[in-house]
Amino acid sequence: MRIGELSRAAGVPVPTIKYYLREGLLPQGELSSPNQASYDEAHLRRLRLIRALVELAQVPVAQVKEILVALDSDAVPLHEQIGRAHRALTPTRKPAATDEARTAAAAQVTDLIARRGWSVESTAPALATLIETVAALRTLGQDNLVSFLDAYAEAVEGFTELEIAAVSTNPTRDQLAESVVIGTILGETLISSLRLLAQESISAKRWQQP
Amino acid sequence: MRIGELSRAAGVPVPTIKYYLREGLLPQGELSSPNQASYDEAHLRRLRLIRALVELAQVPVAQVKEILVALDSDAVPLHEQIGRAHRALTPTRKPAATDEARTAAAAQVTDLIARRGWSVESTAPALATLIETVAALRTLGQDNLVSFLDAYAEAVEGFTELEIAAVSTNPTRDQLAESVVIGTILGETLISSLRLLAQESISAKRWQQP
DNA sequence: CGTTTATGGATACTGCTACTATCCATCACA
DNA sequence: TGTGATGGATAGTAGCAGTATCCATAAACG
Repeated sequence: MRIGELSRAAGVPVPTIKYYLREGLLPQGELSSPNQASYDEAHLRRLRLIRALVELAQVPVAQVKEILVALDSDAVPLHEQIGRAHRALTPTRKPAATDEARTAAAAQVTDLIARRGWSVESTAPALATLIETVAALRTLGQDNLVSFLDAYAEAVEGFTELEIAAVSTNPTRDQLAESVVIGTILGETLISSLRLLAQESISAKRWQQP
Repeated sequence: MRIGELSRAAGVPVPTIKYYLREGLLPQGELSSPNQASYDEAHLRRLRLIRALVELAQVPVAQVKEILVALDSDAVPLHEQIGRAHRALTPTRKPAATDEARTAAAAQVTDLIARRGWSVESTAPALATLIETVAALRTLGQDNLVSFLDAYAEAVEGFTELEIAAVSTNPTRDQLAESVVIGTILGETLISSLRLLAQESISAKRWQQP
């Protein structure tokens, strides 16, 4: 497959493919001569994955690269691979909440995690985000939403177990890791769209004059 | 309150506040003289909301503006306000999937919505995103994830009902609308962090050698 | 009362991101 | 043999989210 065919197959302009090659998102094609390379199905798959992450899930290109690097490093254990992808996904954010708000939120979140029996490293980047978000919600006077943390956690745990169980049927380790990552990222897009639709529907029933 | 105090109270640099004023995210302060304005609690609240949306939920400034405009237009019915905020939140995306993939995905999504008895306008932007995402998942060979659509929808419907019920206790219409919007957007950040943590925990239990 | 500091408003500039555009020396195919 | 595509390099672009600078005025302080 030459670059033009790859472009047509994936619906991505040639210059963009070249850009991804430059940035190392897409592995180089096999050179048959100094200016002739051929690409295969793996490239096409990879390119589609990149587009889904960039366009649908709005993941920045630099982060997509980190995620792909994590996916390709099959020397490290699966759990560590997932951890790396998670880290690529969660920007380290500078704390915005006040100290008191954050301390209170941290305590609440720690409680929640203990109640659910989750084992979470205290350095997990998602933990910081969660704490900041809870603090922000309180500061914005939305304590009633915070009171749903347990309900959210329960629901989320439920379908995460499902997902992981389903994904575990993948034959190879590579495919498994890829499925986990795709599931994490596109799953979020899925959930967020569903949430919007559910809201739309419920809000229509409740507040729309007939 | 002068701009410097506002800046200190919210932890946002003065030039940034000026930028938000310019962009119309933050209403002008009350001018007591040509170069002296005073800001009140409402400005502080608004500023905190902006920061939470921009920093925590990563919503682009232009979209935050649309959302705030929707919030402030209390002449329109609540359901319509929510619809506008939703529209501001979901970028109209150009279709990326192939036609067949999208048609199949659309059918599946339509079925799902019918099964759940949701009333969703066919122009809802989240609908397009959902369809594109399902199509992308199939194209990426992740059909097993798509099979959880119903489970996701059920869970999501569950806590959306909870949220709306809780939020309905807000005394005024303005506060109600604001709560819905904050709940929609920061709730997503919340769910996404929880999801990451749940994954981390489950993946540790399942794949980490002891 | 004079001086330092802060303010409102306007304009310009910056750094970053995700591409696009252009060029050129091959190379493949008709 | 010539027409179009390709690989590789370099440069350019549009949009975003602020920053920086300037100025005339106002407030606060000693």
